[in-house]
Amino acid sequence: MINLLDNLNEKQREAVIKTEGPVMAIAGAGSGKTSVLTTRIAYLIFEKNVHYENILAITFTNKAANEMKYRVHHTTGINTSQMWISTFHSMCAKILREHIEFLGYKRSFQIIDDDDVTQLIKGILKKSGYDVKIYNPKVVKSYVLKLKFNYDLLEDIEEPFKSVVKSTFKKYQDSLFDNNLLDFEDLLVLTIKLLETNHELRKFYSKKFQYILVDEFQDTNNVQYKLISLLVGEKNNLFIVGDEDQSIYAFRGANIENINKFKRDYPDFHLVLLEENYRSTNTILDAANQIIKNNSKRVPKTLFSNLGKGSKITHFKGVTARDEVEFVALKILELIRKGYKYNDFAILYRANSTSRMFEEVFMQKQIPYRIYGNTSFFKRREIKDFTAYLRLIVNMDDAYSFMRVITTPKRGIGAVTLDKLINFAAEEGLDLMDAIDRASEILGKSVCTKLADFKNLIIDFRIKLDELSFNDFVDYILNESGYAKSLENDDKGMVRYENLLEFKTILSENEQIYSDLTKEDILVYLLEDISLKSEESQKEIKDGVTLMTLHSAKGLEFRVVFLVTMEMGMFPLNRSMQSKKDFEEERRLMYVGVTRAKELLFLTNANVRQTYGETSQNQDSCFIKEISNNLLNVKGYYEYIDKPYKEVNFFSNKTLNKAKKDNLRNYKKNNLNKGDKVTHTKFGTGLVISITGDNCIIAFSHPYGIKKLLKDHPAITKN
DNA sequence: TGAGCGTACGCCCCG
DNA sequence: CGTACGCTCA
Repeated sequence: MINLLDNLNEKQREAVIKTEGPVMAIAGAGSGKTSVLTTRIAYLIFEKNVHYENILAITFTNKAANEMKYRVHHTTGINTSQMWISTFHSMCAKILREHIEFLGYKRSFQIIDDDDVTQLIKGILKKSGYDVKIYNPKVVKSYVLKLKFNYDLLEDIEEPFKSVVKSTFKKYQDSLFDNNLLDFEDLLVLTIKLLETNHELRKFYSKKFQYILVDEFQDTNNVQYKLISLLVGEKNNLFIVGDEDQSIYAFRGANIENINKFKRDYPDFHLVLLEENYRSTNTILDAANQIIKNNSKRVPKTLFSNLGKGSKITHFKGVTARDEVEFVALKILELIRKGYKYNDFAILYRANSTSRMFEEVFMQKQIPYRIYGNTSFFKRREIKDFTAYLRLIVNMDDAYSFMRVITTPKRGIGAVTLDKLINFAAEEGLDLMDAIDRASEILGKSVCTKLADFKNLIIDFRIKLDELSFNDFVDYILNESGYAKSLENDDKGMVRYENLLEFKTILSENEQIYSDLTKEDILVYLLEDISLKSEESQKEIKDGVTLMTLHSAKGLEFRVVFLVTMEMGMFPLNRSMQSKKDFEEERRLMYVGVTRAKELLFLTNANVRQTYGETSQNQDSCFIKEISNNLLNVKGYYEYIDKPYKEVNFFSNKTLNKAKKDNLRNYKKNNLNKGDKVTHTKFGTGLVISITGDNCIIAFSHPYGIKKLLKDHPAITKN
């Protein structure tokens, strides 16, 4: 066998062979952390004769888990589908699927996503008679979810929200339990509950997982930390890898303090520092270092590599957002001619919605691409409709799916009928399906028939699940439910139907993979997969430009990276600029983005862009200014801004004229002075407190308060 | 009951 | 600019 350690440097080797006891590896960006993790797993198996079933590796994203599985398989030849290499959430799902009956749930529980949670909470609020305009379901949801991790936080909420949240929390929990549903928080919380209340089980798992590895440790939250503590056995063979500079998930509860907690809880830990970077040129690393050093409260760390200086970083500023996108597209085509592959490129943005502009232009220019994120296959309406059918078939208690399915497609059963049915079911202590049998006690004859027809339809589907092949089963549901027919009147119907056929393929694939399970179990596993991997794109493109958020780019690397929409308000986001904590997280996000690039890095933005259908003008992102000029090559807007237009050859006259008009429109002078009273289209009346450069500070009345704005912004008018 | 239309509102990142 | 929701009318 080839020596596993041959390709590692001294520090990396140390991180691999120190297999016993707690180990903390601080791994800078690009320091070969994934190699260390995979080699360590291989080393445990081959050198320490540890059985692969006794290893647990936890990653943060599905993508990272897949990558690790692939690499472990590559180095060890082991069939990694049997190994516990997974995200926290899928690990929990796996444990709960086996043992959740101990907590009173049924094994066929279904996992719901964030949108479902919002809908459920909204429904509860409405039913309780709360005005959802005042008690925004999303706000209530965020409180409710926080309470799941720590109920004491209820005391921090102020009235009248406090009582609303309190009652909604209770009702929400009950409704999840009654419907046999779990949200993402439940996956963690219930696993902890299971391990804490069932000592046999805890003993079993902590004995089973003799070696635990946790990737991206800086992004774990308190609950995940607790979960790890419960699983770690007596020998404390816990290996964690992290980098505080890449902590970008505080918004969902990640707690950097966990690093200190680890130091306290495992005082005899061994520390390894991985600082040498194997990814990027020194120009890129210098820029990254210059940016991140502006953050307070960090252990100073400087990345270096021996990959040479490399090319300068390009800052391109377009006149409009369209120009920005065109530049990226043309630059990609230019580099393709020089021998780069589409796979070498990544376009990274702060918000998923940015992808649309790129999609348009890439389609037009026939640049192959793949988008990771939001508009994922499994979040499409038709797919959610169809999975609701499947969920109801395996889990008839699921009132949530029931409500979706019974009105999709419309079958003459409306809100009034359903309200009556729900109330009746609640009064009589029945579930909805049983309530249908007694519906004649409260409802007219014709609706009762419709309800009974619906119930029979679902029961029939349940029977057909065992009788038909999955392929036929899908067709059967689509036709018999009337869903296929309802698509005929939908102008996107064709696309939706094709998406559903795609789904058919996925089902058939699973039929082969899990051939030893019952059809029902296959369906349960499949639905679980869908909930946990909702971010996965539907089809793989062999060679294509990657479009993704900065968040999902963590852990990945590309030869050429474009960081786009580099403007104040876009990145860093407006909302983050209120608090230092949030702002520094944005900076870490920038650091993550920059360090994804191996050879070439482009920072792009535009002078004007459309947001919410309005033209807005933002300054360059402050993060660009944190990079010293000698590393930057500035192109676009700044080059020609003072020159006659004919000298500019990059832009078409059309875009230029439009931009010119936009510019003129934007450049109307408000002529503000300190002490002026103004009216803002959004914030109402205010008083100008001060003026500095292009900006001014205006005090608006409650709830807007003091804002820093562009003094000539069209939204402002002098009174 | 539900199709069709007009209005309001959105503010982000993930499993 | 989009979409989601609510209101009106058939």
